[in-house]
Amino acid sequence: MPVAPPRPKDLPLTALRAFEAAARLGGFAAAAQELGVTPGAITAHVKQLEQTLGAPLFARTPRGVRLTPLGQQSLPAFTAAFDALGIAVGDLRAAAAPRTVHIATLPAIAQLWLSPRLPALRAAAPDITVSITALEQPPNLKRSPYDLSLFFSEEPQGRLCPDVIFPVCAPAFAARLTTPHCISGFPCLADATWTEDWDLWAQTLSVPPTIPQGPTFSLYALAVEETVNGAGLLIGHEALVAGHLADGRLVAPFPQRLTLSGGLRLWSDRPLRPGTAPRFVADWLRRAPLASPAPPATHP
Amino acid sequence: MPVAPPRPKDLPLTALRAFEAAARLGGFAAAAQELGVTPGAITAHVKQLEQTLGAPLFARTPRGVRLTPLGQQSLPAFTAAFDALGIAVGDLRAAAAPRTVHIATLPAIAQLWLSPRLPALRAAAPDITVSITALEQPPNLKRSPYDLSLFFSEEPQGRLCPDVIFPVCAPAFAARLTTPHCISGFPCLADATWTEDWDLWAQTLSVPPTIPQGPTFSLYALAVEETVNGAGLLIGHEALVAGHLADGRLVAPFPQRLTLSGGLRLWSDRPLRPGTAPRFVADWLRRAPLASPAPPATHP
DNA sequence: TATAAGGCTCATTTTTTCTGAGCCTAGATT
DNA sequence: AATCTAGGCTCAGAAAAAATGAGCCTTATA
Repeated sequence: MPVAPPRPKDLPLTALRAFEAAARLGGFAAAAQELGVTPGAITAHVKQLEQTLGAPLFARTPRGVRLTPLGQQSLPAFTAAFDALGIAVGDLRAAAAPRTVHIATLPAIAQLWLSPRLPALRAAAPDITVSITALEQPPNLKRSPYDLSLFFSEEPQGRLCPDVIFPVCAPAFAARLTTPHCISGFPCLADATWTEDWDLWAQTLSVPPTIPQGPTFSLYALAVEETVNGAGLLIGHEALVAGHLADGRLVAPFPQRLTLSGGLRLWSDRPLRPGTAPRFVADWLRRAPLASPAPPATHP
Repeated sequence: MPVAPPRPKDLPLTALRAFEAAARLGGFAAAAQELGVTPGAITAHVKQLEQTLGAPLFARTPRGVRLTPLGQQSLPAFTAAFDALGIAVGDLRAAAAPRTVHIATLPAIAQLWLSPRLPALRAAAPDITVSITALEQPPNLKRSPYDLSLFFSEEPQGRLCPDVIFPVCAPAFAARLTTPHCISGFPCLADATWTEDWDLWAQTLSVPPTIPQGPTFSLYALAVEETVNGAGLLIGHEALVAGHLADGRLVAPFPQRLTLSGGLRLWSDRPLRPGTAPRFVADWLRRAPLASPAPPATHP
């Protein structure tokens, strides 16, 4: 008989976080995505929670889950608490490393938009460390360790530039592309996640050309590189190919351009107080100096 | 090259909780106590946190730790967030099992004060499930899964009765104890955690008797039982031996009684809304009906 | 000078958490 | 009607995190 019996464990924090995410996002799969685990892990956490509580938090349907009244009524408090925790963590991080800025962005943006601007940013503020994390999805900034997010978004708040798409190709190809209908004879490169681009652009023409199915790339930057190397036509996003257009590695053979409803957006969910490093970086990126383009690539 | 690189892990919740407890309580040992782990675990958590932050949260001194300014400035937000979380958990528990009441108390109180009252409580409210957890220390109610705490405490708020101590013994002994000075000839039983009791009581006499060092018990209820069985004299706490005195299994051989500054206290850190089970149980226990004492023990 | 308090270290063990592969159900699609 | 497909569930095994325990270190206090 132990004198100090193992204290009844309090509810495990991880399980609570899983519940909160699942409840807020309306599904285990979505919660798993946000927390960076597999759905099975969420299932297990929620089940454990329900077990110790002795009451179900979700009603399972074959098409997903729905909160029970019990879950519904307790969600707001948990969301608020975890938000507060996330903000506290963010503040702590900021206080511990005041001259470091963490940016979350798409891999394509990281390589094609952000990276070219970094040397000048470093020159402008040598004491600031910029750390970049490439993510496929914008993170929940209240919960993640990022100061700034840089993604394409419909939300106009914080937009840097609109998202304009049009075909681009290596200069050598341009002569053979007199009208959009010449396209059908060329490979049409596209990004694996932006599969609509070609069709959207084609619809803007009075006589939409047939777009042949070309190779798709999971890394947009790779598609750009292939295009530079003459692999075919790429449907370009202006913000991401501006550098290549400016220094002549790519050209836009047709005048037709389509402005999408979204745009490149830089934002933060935490206040950017003047004088702080994240504020400086955000301001600096907004002024968007794609300074001194690299000299045109020399092909020996 | 994985397309979805393992996302940079956010700060681990457990480590944050360890930091918060250590910071709030002013030491790793205290935090370990509150969280029910060993101090080494706290050390590891805090170190991990400091590692990922790249800055120290505590200044180590040979006599303990002191918060750095960084730690100091971030503590309040964490305390608030974890409090909010604890309250959310409490509300969730309450909502999930509305007719269950969890009481935290000392083992001695559980056995000698609470247990005798439970049959009548069950009779009064058959639908309420009372669960009792014996702890050596009052828990932090904002964080622990208890509805009510029942401990000896200096705090007058919620006091049920004062803490009065005096020697007790089996009836057979009483005849041989005419004055307190007879005590020296008997074993003086005491609780392992209430070692002062005999001395405190002795000091109240004009001529303090010598108290021989008797056996100590880590379970007060065991000491009481031994006393009933004639093992010697026990320094009794009125609240805990009242039942035994009432039915004659124990007697108080001397009139001198010492009222300590503390008292038996029943409290909750969460609001006890009228109509809820915890409120009912608290109210009922306050009325303190030590109903129908057990019939005097029959020794065949 | 001894002791006690409070932390640290580190190898080991225990517990928790996560994965992966396959299964199940019910709308949607064909 | 057959067949997707989305979303969850299950379960065994693997991986990661957390905790222990025993010994060490440092200083204030007795």
